[in-house]
Order: sequence, then C-alpha cells, then structure tokens
Amino acid sequence: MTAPVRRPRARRGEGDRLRAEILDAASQLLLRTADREAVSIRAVADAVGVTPPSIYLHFADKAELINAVCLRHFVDLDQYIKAAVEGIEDPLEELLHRGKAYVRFGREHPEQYRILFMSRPDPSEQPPDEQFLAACGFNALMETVDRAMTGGAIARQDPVLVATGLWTVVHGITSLAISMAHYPLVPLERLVDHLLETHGRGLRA
Amino acid sequence: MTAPVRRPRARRGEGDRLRAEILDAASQLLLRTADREAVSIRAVADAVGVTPPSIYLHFADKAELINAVCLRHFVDLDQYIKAAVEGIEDPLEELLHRGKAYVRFGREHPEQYRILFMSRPDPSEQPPDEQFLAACGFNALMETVDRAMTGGAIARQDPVLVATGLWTVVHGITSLAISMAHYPLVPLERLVDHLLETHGRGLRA
DNA sequence: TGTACATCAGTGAACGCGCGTTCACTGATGTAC
DNA sequence: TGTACATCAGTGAACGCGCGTTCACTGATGTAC
Repeated sequence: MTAPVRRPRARRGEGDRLRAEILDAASQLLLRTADREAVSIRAVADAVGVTPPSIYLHFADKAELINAVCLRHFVDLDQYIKAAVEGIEDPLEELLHRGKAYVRFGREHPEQYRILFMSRPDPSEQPPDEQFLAACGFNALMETVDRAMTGGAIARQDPVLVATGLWTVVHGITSLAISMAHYPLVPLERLVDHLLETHGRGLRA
Repeated sequence: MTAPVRRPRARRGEGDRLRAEILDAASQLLLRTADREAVSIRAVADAVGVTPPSIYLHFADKAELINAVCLRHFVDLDQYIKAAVEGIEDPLEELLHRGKAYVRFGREHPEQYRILFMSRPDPSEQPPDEQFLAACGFNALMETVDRAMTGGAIARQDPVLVATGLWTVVHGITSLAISMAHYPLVPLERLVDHLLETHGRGLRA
C-alpha cells in the first residue's frame, strides 16, 4: 500500500468539485475492481483521498451515490452505441451494429452492466420515465426500428414490442456472457451472429 | 420474534440428518426472503434451530453450502421443465413449452434463478461437465432440438448453437423480468410470445 | 447385568473484520466594518 | 489597511451491526468388557 494521498481542500465556493471527484472515483473503482461490493463509502473516500464523512456532504446516503453513478453509466452506454452506428444509413444494418455494440459494451464493462441491468430492483425505484428511456438509448433504438418498418425491411408490428424484443435478445447474450463466463458452450461471436441473424429473419417474414 | 425452537439432537449415526435440514432451510430461506444476502451461516443455523458452528460439521465453509444448494436448484429447474412438457409429442411444440416453463420457473423463484444464472462467476468454478449439463436440462433441450431438425420442423444447423441460442433468448426474458420488474414496457406474456414466435420463424426458414 | 469409556452431535463464547453513519470539532477562507 | 467574525470544507473518533469462522467444551449415546 502506498501512503494515502491527501487531496488539497477545495476553496470556498468550489465544494462541488469534491462531488465530481467522488463520482469519478466510484466509477473507476467499479471498472478497476469489477466488483460492486468494492464500492463502499470507505473505499470511495479512500480513493479520493478524503475521509468517509466527507461523502455525506454531497450525497445523502450510499443509495444516492450509487444512483448517481448509475445514471452516468447509462449515458456512457448510450454514447458508446451512438458512436458505433454513426454514419450508418441502412436501418437494418444499424440495428445489427447496435446489437453488437451493446454486447461489446457489456463485456468491456461487466460490473457497470451488472449494476445497470442485472441488480436487484431497489424498492424505491420509479418506473422508467422519459429521462431514463432517453438516457439508456431505448428511444434511439425504437426510432431505428420504426425506420426499418417504414422502409419495409421488417414487417410492421408494434415498435415498442419489437424494440423490447431486440433489447431482450442482446441482453440475454450479454448477461449470459457476463455471469456464465466460465461456460462458453459456443464462442460468443458465433452466438451473437446466430441470434441476430435468426431473429432478423423472423422479423422480416 | 418467536422463541427459538431448539431441535432435538440427532441420535448416534444420524448426523447426516442435520445436513439435509441445513440444505432445506437454506433453500427455504432463499425462496421466502427472495434475497441471497439473507442466506448467511447464522440465518441458516437459526432457521434449523441450531448454533452457527454446527454448520461446519457438515460443510467446510459457506461456499460449499451455497454450492450444494445450487445443485439442488438446478435439479428443481430440470424437473419443473420436464413436468411441463410431459406427453408433448411434437418437438416444436415441446420447444415452445420448454421456453415458457423456463421463464415461469424463473419468475416464480427469482432468487434461485439469480443465484443459478445471474451471479458473479466464482473463480473456483469449473467449466460445465456432463453432470451439470444433465442437471440443468441442457441435454434434454439439445435432444429436442435434434428431433425438430430430423423432423424438418427447423432448418438443420449445429444443434449446440441452436440450443444455446434458445437458452439465451429465454434467459434474456427471464433475467430482464427479474431485474427490471419495475420496468415493464411490455407485458411479459406478450414479450414471450413475440420472441419465441419470431425466433421460431427465423429457425424454420 | 453393570460400568468405564470412546465417540458423536452438537454448544457457547469469542475473534477480527468491514461496513454505513453520526457527531462534535477544526482550520482555512472570504467578508463586513 | 487591519481585524473580528461567519462560513465553508472538511476531519477524527466512535457507534452498533452482522458477518464468517475458530476453539475449547459438554453431555447424551452406544459399546466393550
């Protein structure tokens, strides 16, 4: 262990700087350790170079901190996918690349993904509002589905249903890849291709 | 809280009875509380009516206990599905009912399912052996897939790939239903039907 | 048939740990006069 | 320009908690002689 680095205290009026540092540290901790249990108030405080009570100057309790970290990661995911499909015109092609990017994101950030989509629902959680649907990229997905239907690439159906179905399929792949990493009955790439192809064929008909 | 019930001590040579009682209690605890954190050595001992150290007479440590509980639940799942498809002749029909039963099992036993298929892989875990594949029903699934191909109901492909794909789809539905219980964008029944139908169409072509 | 003894199925108390959170405080920084 | 003071950004020590696990023990039960 290296000696703890004490960060310089923020100046008057710059108290919010610590808030940002805390969020950064919590995110980093999640990525580095790949273990949500490692994200404790104490560990975060340590990483920032501050004492545990300081956290409470910026977050009411642990849940509020974790929630804030989550919102960040939803935005990360959205941007990751957005970047992957930039410039793609064909909606079917875009759906394909969306799916692949989604799986890739999950595999590259397993703990992040775990917290976002595989954790126990918090009783205090609200149903998805517009902000959430936008943040997690669901709206963008639905829009692409709609374009594919309009263009005749896939059969017309309830776009919410189709989008949810697509999400479910890629989520299935991702979460399986994450929790069953030791059980690779089939190479992941093959599984992704097989499922997106088969599902796509089913949507087209 | 009711006064703790002290169970009568087992007679000489019947020491293994406690082992079974511990497993029962741990399983029950999981079902009742729907919270894997609630399954602590102390809670299990309490439920059985015994002191914590007694657990160590039958299990080396907590991991060994949890593993034993898991194996039981895999068998549960297999039998649950088996019962659901009994008497069905048509392989395609069987696949459909297998999928639906799988999702139903997951929703009825969320914590059980969570531990089996959504938990962090234990570094000490081994790759799936024959015993596991049999226990969790994967072999039975593959056999049905094979029959469906032989009968011409679905196109011939690598049956391991197709079976894994089907598993992935129903796992996607189930795990989403469990962790995103508060986000029902679409009624679950509709989602199940849509996905199995669409995927099935894709396999047929 | 009686008794000493080994064994078995547990008990009771304690260990050290990391956790979230609270509370009274301190010391630097800016501001009013 | 100097100084008293309010405020802000934290600190340090402690709380109670439940956890997995260990260790020395106890008391009922069966067995050998």
